[in-house]
Amino acid sequence: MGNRPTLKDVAKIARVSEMTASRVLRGIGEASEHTKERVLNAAKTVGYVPNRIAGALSSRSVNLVGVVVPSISSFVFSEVLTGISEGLKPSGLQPIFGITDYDLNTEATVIREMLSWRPSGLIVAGLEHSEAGRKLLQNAGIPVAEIMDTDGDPVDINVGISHREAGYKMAKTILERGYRRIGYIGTKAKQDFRAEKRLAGFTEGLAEAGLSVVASERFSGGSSVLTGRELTARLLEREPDLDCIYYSSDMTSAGGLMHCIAKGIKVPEELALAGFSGLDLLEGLPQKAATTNASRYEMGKLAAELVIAAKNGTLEKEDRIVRIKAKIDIGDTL
Amino acid sequence: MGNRPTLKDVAKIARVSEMTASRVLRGIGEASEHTKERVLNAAKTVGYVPNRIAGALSSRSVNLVGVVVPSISSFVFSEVLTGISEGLKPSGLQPIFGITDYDLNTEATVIREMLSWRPSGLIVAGLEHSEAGRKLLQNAGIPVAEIMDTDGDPVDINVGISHREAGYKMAKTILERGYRRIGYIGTKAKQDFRAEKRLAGFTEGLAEAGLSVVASERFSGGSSVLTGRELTARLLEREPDLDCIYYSSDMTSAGGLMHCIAKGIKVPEELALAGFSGLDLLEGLPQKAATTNASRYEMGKLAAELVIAAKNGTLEKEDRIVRIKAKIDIGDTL
DNA sequence: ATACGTCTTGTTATCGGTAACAGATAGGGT
DNA sequence: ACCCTATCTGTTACCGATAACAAGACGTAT
Repeated sequence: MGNRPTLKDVAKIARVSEMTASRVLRGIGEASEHTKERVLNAAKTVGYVPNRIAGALSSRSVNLVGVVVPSISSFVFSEVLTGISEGLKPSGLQPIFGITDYDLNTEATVIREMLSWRPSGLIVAGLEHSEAGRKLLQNAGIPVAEIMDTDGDPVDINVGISHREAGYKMAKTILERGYRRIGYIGTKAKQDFRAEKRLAGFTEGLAEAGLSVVASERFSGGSSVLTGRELTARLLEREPDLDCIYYSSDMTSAGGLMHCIAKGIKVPEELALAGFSGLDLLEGLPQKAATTNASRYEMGKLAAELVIAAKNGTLEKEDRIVRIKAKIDIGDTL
Repeated sequence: MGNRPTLKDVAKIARVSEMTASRVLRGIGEASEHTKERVLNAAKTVGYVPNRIAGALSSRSVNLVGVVVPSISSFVFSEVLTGISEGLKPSGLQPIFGITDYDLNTEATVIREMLSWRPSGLIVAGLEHSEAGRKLLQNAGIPVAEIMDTDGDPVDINVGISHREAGYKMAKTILERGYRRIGYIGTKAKQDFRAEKRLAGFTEGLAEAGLSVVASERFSGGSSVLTGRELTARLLEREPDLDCIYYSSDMTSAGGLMHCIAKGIKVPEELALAGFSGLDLLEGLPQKAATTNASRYEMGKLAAELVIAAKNGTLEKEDRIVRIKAKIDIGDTL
């Protein structure tokens, strides 16, 4: 840890007690102009950087909020994180991020890791946890918010959309517009619970009309435009007469659109496309792909605000669960 | 901070000293099977989560590495962060992220904030800092790595590419292929030093052939596909006979390509396009846009490894500066 | 029996701050 | 002159862990 100057050094130079120096540097309590100046000068000359570790231990409070998400190399989460940062700003709390790689055991480890820093709150993506993870959240003793998803049983605060409903609604929308031979492209992994829930809702929606997904392609790894493009090609090869494809993400639906453009397939006349998220990316494409907007930024911001409120004891039980409505954006591809 | 169980509680239940409990839980030193079991059981029953704050203060070591970047809602940085995470993994160090929003004063604040946690190392994007920021880095007393860019005077470790050279080389490549009426689309802000350096190198390359940028469009805010598309439209309206456009990022060059597709402009016959970064996104487009690959993942990973080596005292002075070669990828648009 | 090393466990003194309370100093009212 | 209040500053005791050193227990070589 090196041997950086401590409060003691500053106090000695300023010829005041450590307590006085501490007070001046934190700007609390009274102090004469004279001492203030001496302390600030002393701090400046030695290049004092306070030791938060000692401060936190002593005051038993840490200005951090742990944020646990499956990945950061995805637009989806980076927007949520931006929302969280924004929501925390007024409170002076700092977010610190942990990545689970979509693995529940890793998640439990990361949660433990975060809790070991005694943060003021915790924000976790998703409602599914390992048993150990859930127990940690329940006993955390701080406000815990589960975000993104509302289909399940939250530990404490919950902000998100119903992915099941999002899938269901998209199915209805697609059916309304007359499509009948419908394909699906999504992640292979069960790890992505929210994508699975959308698919379940989607399937249910189709089933009510006596239909089902005609054919599907699954991929492993992250969703990318390229993956979407390749799997669209593969799916159409197998089932050339599909009239609509539902994708688990906007990245892949964008890839589908790219495939259609490259192959001269007319969208939506020959093939309709729909994705999920409401990524900005879609705005720039030659056609705006249909999607369900998940309000990720707002979700993150709200979760942060609720955590702060809970920490201050001003959050009622009934305000702890917020189910945001997912809005379908038809775009030009349905 | 609640009143979570402490080591004392665990020790009391296990009927051993705190020291013994501490040793067992950290898995260091010897302990009889009997005590081990008792301590672990005790820890489990009370749901003990160690207090890193106290541990860090006492041992004067923290398993954190601060990472300071301008933004996370950009693919560029999320890949760097992924590389850093990967590079740190074997050492057991955890990255913690701070965002500067491309503002040098914010950067100084964030650096201070990080240092106040006494991390084992610091990784900062860019070589430009405020005076206060630079001073903090110099006196940090821990390994400091500046990444992304090598055009400047690093404080300690430096891993990156020369953006000036990247721009210069792209200019040469474009000229070689016969383009002469060249436009530029990039961020307005001087805040993005690396983009400015690329433009400077690019301009220099053109100047050597007696040419200059015919027309340019600048945008403020983040680069997005939509921005690229709109500004390409605007630029071509003003200067319809451009034969090539250089973009400050791949997101905007992708937008340019989208514009061309929408308008039926043949790429590269009627208009050539080139961007910067080497984003995966490009892979999925109908044509692969030309770019300079900045090896962001590798850069992050290497920086993390060098920080670890420096921390262990096994990094020689001459190995502290690594200039990665930026490779041009011609793609299908030049 | 004595001494010695090994294994295991305990004691003490911090780490660098902050909360809570205590004391000092100065100005104001009577 | 005296007391009181308001300002300012200092003292003490932690926060929850760990490093460093100390020491007991036990087996064994001498």
